[in-house]
Amino acid sequence: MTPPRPTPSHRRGAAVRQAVLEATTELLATEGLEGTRIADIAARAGVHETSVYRRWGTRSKLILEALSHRLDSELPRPDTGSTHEDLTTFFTALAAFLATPTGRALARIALDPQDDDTQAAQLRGRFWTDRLDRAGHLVRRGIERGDLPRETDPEFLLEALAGPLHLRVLQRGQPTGRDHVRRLVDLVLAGARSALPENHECHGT
Amino acid sequence: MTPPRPTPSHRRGAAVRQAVLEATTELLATEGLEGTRIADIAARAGVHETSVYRRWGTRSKLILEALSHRLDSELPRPDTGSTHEDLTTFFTALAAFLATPTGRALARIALDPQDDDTQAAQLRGRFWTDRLDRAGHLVRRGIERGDLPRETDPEFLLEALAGPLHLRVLQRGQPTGRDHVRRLVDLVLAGARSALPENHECHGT
DNA sequence: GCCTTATCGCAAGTCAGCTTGCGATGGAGT
DNA sequence: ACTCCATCGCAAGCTGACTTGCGATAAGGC
Repeated sequence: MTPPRPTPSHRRGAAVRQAVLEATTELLATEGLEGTRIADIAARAGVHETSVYRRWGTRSKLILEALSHRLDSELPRPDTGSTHEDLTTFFTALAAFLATPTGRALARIALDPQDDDTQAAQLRGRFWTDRLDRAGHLVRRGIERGDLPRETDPEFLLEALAGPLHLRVLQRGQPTGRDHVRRLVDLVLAGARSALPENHECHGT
Repeated sequence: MTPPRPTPSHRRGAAVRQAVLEATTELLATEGLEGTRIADIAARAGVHETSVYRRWGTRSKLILEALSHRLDSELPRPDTGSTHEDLTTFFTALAAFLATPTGRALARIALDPQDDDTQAAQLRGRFWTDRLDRAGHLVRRGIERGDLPRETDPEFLLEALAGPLHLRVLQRGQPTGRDHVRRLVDLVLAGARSALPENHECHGT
């Protein structure tokens, strides 16, 4: 199981990659986002600083890659039969994860456009698309089930749910509990349902 | 018009403050957020770098102060008689401003928790509170007018509106047009209205 | 008009992210 | 077993944010 070559004087390729990634997630959890210096990461991984920069380019990209897959394992795939309940569970878990040091680091790195270069932007874009897409399954199932109108735009609806959550976390830095998430899901789902053409008569002007 | 003392060898107090603030907003508009170095700001303001740091402490705080009042002048105070229309107008203007280099810089700086110290956090908190409070007037008027239920939580409703907008801007960096804002307002207001006790029967489980 | 003091200019320096050139080495292919 | 090349370690350096001690000066009080 463990590779036959335990620790050659100089590790190579995938070995370096994994060591750095692990060191990054560990430091992120213990030291927080600003406490995690790449010099420390390199030292803990038993790798030279230069190797880190050559492979990932910037601190943001490294942290984003180190943490992005972690979100997936942290989020549930609820299937309670109720779209409302599924979404509440999913986004409550998201909010809870966002309240952890690791989660906060992820959210901040993923939102922070500190580097404007195209690659980083694509990384962030793909990241959010992937996450939203995962929750998108819940919404699409809700549509098929008849809980939501056929015209419902999953992406739009998910933005309406994820946006306020992130704004809250980034703004106040406080965990957002299940009750709050439930209120949000209440609001958004009720809004999506009444967006049906038939009830479309209440807007002024 | 121009102050009686054109340019003493060393400007002091308010004069320095204003010069730096102006230089900051100008550079922000032309050079963008990352292109705006405090060394350049100081040079353009005809002031020494040290003075900037002594007065504002960090780059973030300076930029936040330089731009925050600008948002106020950029945002309308609509009063069309329709709460829906008022909110659409207000948040469309917000989205439009967020699409400008200056607006993007503001949003990023205000959201970016790159410095965790208490003062900066309070600055950001107060900033968002002030902005939301301004829109809060529209919501409260809507409640008094009977457009919205009495139980409506203005802050919660505004987060539901502002959150998705910010997520979109920060995520894709694309302007969010009036049509999109209108959809959002549709969704959120419809949700807020149907949150009335009387129609409270549609959630699964 | 003088004197005090907060404010400013200036120089020197720290720190962390990031870059570059070069020499060494390990892994893959023959 | 040998060669080749991508990858790594290392040293040196750059940049920009941020700090500090000291001397100079403008602005307000007497």
